[in-house]
Amino acid sequence: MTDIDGEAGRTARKRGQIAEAAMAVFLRNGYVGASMDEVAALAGASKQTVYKHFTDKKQLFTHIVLATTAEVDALVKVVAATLDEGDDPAKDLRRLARAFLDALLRPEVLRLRRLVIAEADRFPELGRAWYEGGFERVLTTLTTCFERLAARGRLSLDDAGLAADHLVGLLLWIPVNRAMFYGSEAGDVADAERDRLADAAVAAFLRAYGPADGP
Amino acid sequence: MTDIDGEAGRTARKRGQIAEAAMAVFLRNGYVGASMDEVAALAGASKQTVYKHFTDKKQLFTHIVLATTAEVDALVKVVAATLDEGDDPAKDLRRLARAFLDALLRPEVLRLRRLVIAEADRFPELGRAWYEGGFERVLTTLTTCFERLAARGRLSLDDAGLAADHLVGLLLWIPVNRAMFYGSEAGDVADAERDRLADAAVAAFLRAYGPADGP
DNA sequence: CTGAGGAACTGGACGGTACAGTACTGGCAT
DNA sequence: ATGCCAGTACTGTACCGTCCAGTTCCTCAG
Repeated sequence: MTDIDGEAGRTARKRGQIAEAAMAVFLRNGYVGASMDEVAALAGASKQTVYKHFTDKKQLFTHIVLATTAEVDALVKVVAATLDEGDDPAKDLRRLARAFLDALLRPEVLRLRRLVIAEADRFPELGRAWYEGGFERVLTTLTTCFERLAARGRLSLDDAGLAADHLVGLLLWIPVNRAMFYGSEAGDVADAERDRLADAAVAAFLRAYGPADGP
Repeated sequence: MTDIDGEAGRTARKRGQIAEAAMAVFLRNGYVGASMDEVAALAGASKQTVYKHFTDKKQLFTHIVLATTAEVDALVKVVAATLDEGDDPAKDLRRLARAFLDALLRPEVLRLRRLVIAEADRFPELGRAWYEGGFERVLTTLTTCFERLAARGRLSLDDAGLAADHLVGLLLWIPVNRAMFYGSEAGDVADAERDRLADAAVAAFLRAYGPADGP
């Protein structure tokens, strides 16, 4: 999961090591199952230092999770770049769908997702922040892209937001749910299977929202 | 929810009380957060009796969860009854979609779902069993119904299983995810909103898989 | 370049709490 | 009397958060 904070002086480096270790421990054991001793040990730090940087176990946890929402920016950019440039919506959508699948089925993303869902009652504001900072951000980007495509006559729709919801629903419901309920290793869907899922979802989407061939 | 085991003699009744109490406690606090003392207290039983009926905390948990898969039979029957009788697929599908939403957005179903997802790493076989005993059972029923509808010319599709996946994806991805990430009270979607979601999903589905108006 | 001053860090121990699972005692019904 | 069960005390373990004594690393004047 790369480094969570930037590179800097000693204290910032330690802080980053602690955050990285905490991410690993939380992902592996869940919030309650994670022990601060283990975090400290994995970070190569002492508990004193851990508690100097993060006041609480709760505060450490929320910091870890919220830091990851920055990563969705990459996905947002992929969406915009893929759909605004190309001239063949079917092909572009297939590429986009494949990118979505690859992004969401990464094992650490799945584990993080499971973690946030599991603690949605203990940390309600955290679940909300993750949903809005990740999920909805991608959806609104997709929505504005669809509006532009509709204006160019490449799609026929009244409600671009609804169409965006439907595309991701067609694409992700099955594989993401399988991955949620099966163990964390269930994300390793074969490459060909991902292509099949992406193509099928886009085909159905285009039948529902493709350009009107009119009467 | 209701009672988890059948009615029977005193020992079986106690067993049922313990199971019911355990369900409540696990749903409220999660697996690790649930304490056997609390289960015993809520069941009006002593820990001795609890451990007489269920060897372990783990064993109690898996028993609780697996007992709920029986409930999906009701939903399966609704699917078959709704789709096989009616003569107006659009109307039937809307009713079916609405029934799906109502079933899956019940707060206790959402909590159970969150619980199983959270513990999918600790209890891999449990997640698999729940997915196959609930999720896939409904999907296969829907698939055979779609095959019959296609044979009668009411739908046009090559792959009924794919169409079933797509219908539930269109319908459930957004509301279920919202409910997963927001607190447990997020299931209370307004009635009108549920109708809107159901109608929109069915409309899109029928554009993708409706009877061919063909040449 | 050098070396002192000070901030940050380590390692381990500790109090307090919570909980799984066991054992024991007394009561209630048959 | 006999068998089942409530109530409760107990054991052993795990862990959060704090504290202290000693060490390492960075900084900056000389």
